[in-house]
Amino acid sequence: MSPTTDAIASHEVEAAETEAATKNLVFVAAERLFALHGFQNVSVRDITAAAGVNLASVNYHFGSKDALLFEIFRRRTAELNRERARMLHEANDRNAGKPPVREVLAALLTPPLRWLAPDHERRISLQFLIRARSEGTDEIRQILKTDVSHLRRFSDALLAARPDLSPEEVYWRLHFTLGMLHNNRFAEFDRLNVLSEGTTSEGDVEALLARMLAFAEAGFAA
Amino acid sequence: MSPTTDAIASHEVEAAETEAATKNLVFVAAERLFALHGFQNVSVRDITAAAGVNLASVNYHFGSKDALLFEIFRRRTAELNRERARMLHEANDRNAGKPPVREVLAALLTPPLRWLAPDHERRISLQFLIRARSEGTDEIRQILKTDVSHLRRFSDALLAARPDLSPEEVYWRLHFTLGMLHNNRFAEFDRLNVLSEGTTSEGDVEALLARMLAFAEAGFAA
DNA sequence: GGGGAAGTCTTACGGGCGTTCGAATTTGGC
DNA sequence: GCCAAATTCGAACGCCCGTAAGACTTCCCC
Repeated sequence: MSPTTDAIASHEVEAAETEAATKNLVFVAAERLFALHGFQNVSVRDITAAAGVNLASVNYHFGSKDALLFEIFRRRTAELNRERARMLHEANDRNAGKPPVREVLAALLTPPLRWLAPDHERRISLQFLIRARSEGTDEIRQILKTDVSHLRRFSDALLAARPDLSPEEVYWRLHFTLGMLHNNRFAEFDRLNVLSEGTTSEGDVEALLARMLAFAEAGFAA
Repeated sequence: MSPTTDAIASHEVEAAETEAATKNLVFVAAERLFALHGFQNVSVRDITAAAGVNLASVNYHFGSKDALLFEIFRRRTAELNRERARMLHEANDRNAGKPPVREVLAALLTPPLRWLAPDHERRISLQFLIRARSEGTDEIRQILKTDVSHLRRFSDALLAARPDLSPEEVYWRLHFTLGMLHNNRFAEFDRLNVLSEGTTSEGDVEALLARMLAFAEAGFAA
């Protein structure tokens, strides 16, 4: 709230992110807690305590706990989809509008996997999004189910790249690929680390991305 | 409880499943509701109402709501793992103890995918198990994380089938395959149906199994 | 520097939750 | 047919939750 009066640090008045400080504290704390423990297991009191703000803040700034969850979901989904769309667009430019399977898959998988990096600013956001997919409110689930416009850009690109396959087959293979992606929860990494006795390290996301792309591309080439 | 006094229908005294009738009603109703709506979204009152029994039944027969969830999880996991272990055993017998990748993956994926069939008795159980993996209690999550003995039989078989690959690579590919499997929730099918405008039908589980096996095998062959 | 808006704080309400208790009922062995 | 154990039942307890109300404080513009 003060930056507008602070002439020196005027560059801080960037984005629309710089809203009421309290609102942002709530947003960040809630995203983190939801991502780590799940929506239902985190109370409004947990959030406001972690954010160091008053209990009433959630309802004042967001309207309700559900609306808070939805706003986090909306903002992060838009961010992620923007990055993906940009990569797909670049792939189109590089390939005269007909990118090969590998480049389409790269546009789909690279942004979320980059978010997974240990020092990435959006590391926790990706966990949030993966969780919201299965544990979100009815509203979120409805949107995931019906709003497929973003995903359609990728399925169309894949259909164009593999006109020899039946559309049904392409859709299933995309489904499989998304399954691989959505399996990247912390808990699953823990399990994998136990199974492999520590030989797998999810910290190297570039290597993970390469592995996953190779696996998915081979699946599509089958 | 009557079957023991009912001489004629003595064949009904099979398994240990035939416990107190009320206990079974609760078990079945809870499994269904948990699978459809999630653990946190289903109250003890919902369960007992659906089962047509008294509210106190859950605590009387199972101790607590958490313990009920755990018992369902334990029983269904054991069932599924038994079927998988049997198939892996058969694959070992057919191949002198060194089954190829495809047969190992088939042993891993076939039982759960068979459960997915629209008329299969365990259709709802699989949805329950997939959900419990991410929405379960701390106890369940702890077991999933630390008890990898069952899964190790499969990773060992895969390591033996592909000694040319680094173990790390094999573990990751198994992780990807499991991701594909765990993505088979009703909600994801719905989404896929919308995206493909109805051309995909998850009702034909044999076709789905074939597709998934082909995809995963190709991923392993990469 | 005054006034209206925006934000923050304390407090509490109403409700749903898992669980428990004691009484009532049913069951099974003799 | 009786008695003790097992089960079912209705009712309530205590807790935590999301949300709202109202007083108070801070901010911003004129």
